[in-house]
Formats: sequence, structure tokens, C-alpha cells
Amino acid sequence: MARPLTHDAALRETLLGTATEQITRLGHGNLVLRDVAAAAGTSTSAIYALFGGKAQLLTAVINEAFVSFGHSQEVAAPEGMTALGRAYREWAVAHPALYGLMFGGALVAGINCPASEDIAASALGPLHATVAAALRRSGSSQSARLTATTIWGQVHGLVSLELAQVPLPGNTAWDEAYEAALRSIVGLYGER
Amino acid sequence: MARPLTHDAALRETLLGTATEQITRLGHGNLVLRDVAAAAGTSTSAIYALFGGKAQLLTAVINEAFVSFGHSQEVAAPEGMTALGRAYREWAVAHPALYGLMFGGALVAGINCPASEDIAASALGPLHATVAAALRRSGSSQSARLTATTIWGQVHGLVSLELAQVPLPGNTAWDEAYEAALRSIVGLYGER
DNA sequence: CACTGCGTCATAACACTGTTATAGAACGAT
DNA sequence: ATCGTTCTATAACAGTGTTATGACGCAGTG
Repeated sequence: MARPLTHDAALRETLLGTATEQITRLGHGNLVLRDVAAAAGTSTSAIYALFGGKAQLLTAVINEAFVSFGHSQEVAAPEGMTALGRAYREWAVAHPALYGLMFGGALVAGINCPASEDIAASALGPLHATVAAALRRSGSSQSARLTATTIWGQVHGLVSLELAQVPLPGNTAWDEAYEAALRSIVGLYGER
Repeated sequence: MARPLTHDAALRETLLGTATEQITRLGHGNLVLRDVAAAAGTSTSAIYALFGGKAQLLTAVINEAFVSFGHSQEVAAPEGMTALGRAYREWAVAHPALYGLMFGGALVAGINCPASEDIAASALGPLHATVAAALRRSGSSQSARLTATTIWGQVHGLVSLELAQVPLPGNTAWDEAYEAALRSIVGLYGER
């Protein structure tokens, strides 16, 4: 009835991939729709047809990133809290631009591209489960939600400062600061 | 010898003020040089003559913000670590867009607008001094630099997540999470 | 096989913004 | 008063997200 459809699900995947690749390479402040489309062998029309615009494309990229991040957390969870913390930092350092988008919120980009709430929440599931188990084991009566949020804040804060390349006083390395914080956390809430 | 100079230090102050105001009102992703100049009753040429461009204007705004932030820290320092932590959050919540610029680093904006290192470092002076004093009092042998960085990471992390409007699980409020973390910090490293 | 119609997409046009180039404005010197 | 120098507002330019447009490709029909 009409010319064959090329703006299909496969192209959508390709665009997601090239967008992620360009964000990773250039930083999320330098994503250009024309370049994404050209790299995918199509035109910007495809982005508007398949996503709706730049904000929705970014949202899709962020959601995909949350899935990848959540997977790395799930893999590390059985090895305990320290492993969970290390995996957190490793993922963030490996994907700094994505990490900034994921947790920077509306504050980071001028555009509004919020992640799907349940996808974001499930990525932090392993941390919540590990904290709840540790508290249960140690017979603590602390709120697991509150404790997990505190730990998350600690980990996220150090990772954010490291990614922002905030200069550390003296000749301290981020490695060292991070490991010290992890030891403190585990000391407080118990390792497996 | 030539027409009178209007791109002077006074206009520079005015531009700094209007830029800060617009960033606070609209978020730093929506700062438009034409609007800043118009609000200051001049043209964009003034920004290029007095600052050099958008990046340098932002750097100047950030440096000024660090001074304001550092002042609020100095005021709170004599009241101890808990007060320091509360002041930290209060300043950030009162100036969310500025806070994001200050500690978001190159990750936040596509443009490169790093704060002056000594200004940024001196804003964190009160925290380092307070931590060093607390460790001395308790006879601890921990590194003050490392401990202060850990605390900074904890505080910065929670504030960042709150500003990014990350949804908290359950009906937990950020107030509650923040106070719990402060109690934990003070319990570990001692209050005045 | 030619033609028409409809859905689809690449291209061009538009609006906005940072930056640079240009032409006019304001003053002192002659 | 005119000129030359210095400074500034305005206009031109380049890049980017978004929307409008016109060309294109296949199905059905005569």
C-alpha cells in the first residue's frame, strides 16, 4: 500500500546503540541528532518517528543503562556488600557519561529525560536486599530502607566526586578513599 | 581620546548577578547570553569583553557561589560537625542549580567551566578543620584527609540524590535519611 | 502496462543560541 | 568643525533541535 517501512524496531535498536556510543565517546552534552542519524545510516526523521525527540531518545538510553547497571549489581550481590560496592564504582567508572545521566536527574541536562521509575528502582534491588539480609543477620532493628539509602548516598557521593574529577587533597587516590569508606560501611553493618 | 567606557567593573558585577539569578530561576541548562545581557541593559558584546564567553561567565558564577557556600560553612563550623552537615544541605537546597554546577564538574555541562581550585578547596576548609580536631580529640590515628573525604562523599551523595529528585523507597523523607546519616557520622568520629 | 492513491521518508526550511564580524557612535585633538 | 581613535550595539554566521514539504515506492485498478 505504500513504500516499505524502514523506521522499524531494528532501526530503533541501531539508533539506541549509536546514541549510547556517541554519548560514551563525546559526553552527553555533545550528543547531536544529525550525527546519530548519520551514523545509523538514516535521517533525523527516524528519531522523531521512533522516539519522539531528543529527550525521549535520552530516556531510552538511560533506561537501557539502568538495566546494564542493575545486571552488574545482580552479578555481584551474592559475593556480599563489599563486592556490591566495588561493582557499583566499576560500572560508573566504565560508563561515566551514562552514570551522570542516570543519577544526575533533571539537574544535569537542560532537557527533561527521567528514567522509568521501576527500572531505576529495580537496579538498586540487590543493594536493598543485601542490606536487609545483613541487618537481619546481625539482629539489628534499624530500618533497612534508611540504612540502604545511607549506604547508597555514601557510595554515590564518592563516585560522583571521582567522576567529576574533583581534586582530592594531598596525594590521596580515589581508590584509597573508596576502599576506606567501604570498610567503614561493612564494619558498621556487617559482612556476609 | 575615545567614547566613554561602559563595559566596566560595575557592569561586570551586574552581569554576574543577572546570570546567577537566571541560573537560579531557570536552571543552568537554560542560560541564554542574550537574555542575560538584556536583563543587564547591555548587549552580548559586554559578556565577551568582560568574561570571554559563556564558559568563563559560568566559571565566574561558580567561583562566586563557592565563596557564598564557604562562608555558610565557616559560620556553622564553631557549632560542630552536625551543624556543618546541616548547613551543607541547607545551602545546597537553597541553591540547587549552583550546587550542581559547583560539584557536577565537566560532567554536568557540555561546556568546560572549572572552578578555581583554591577557592573550591577553601570552601571545604571548615570541614577538614573540624574533622581534624575531632580526630585529635578522640586520639584517633586515622588520616584526617581520608576521613574528611569520606564524610564529604556521604553528605554530597545524599544531597545530590535529593536534588536530582531521585525517588526514595517507601515513604522515607530526605530529611529523615539525612539526619540518620549525620547521626551515624557523628557517632563514628565524635561530636565537639 | 500506465495510472492513481496512499503511506513513508529524506531533504529543506525554521527558530534559537553562542560566537564573530561590521558599521556606527562618542569623545579628544587639531 | 573635522578627523582619528576607541568602544559598543547590531547584524551576520555556524551549529542544532524541530517541523514542514515534496519526492518516492508499492498496491490496486482499468
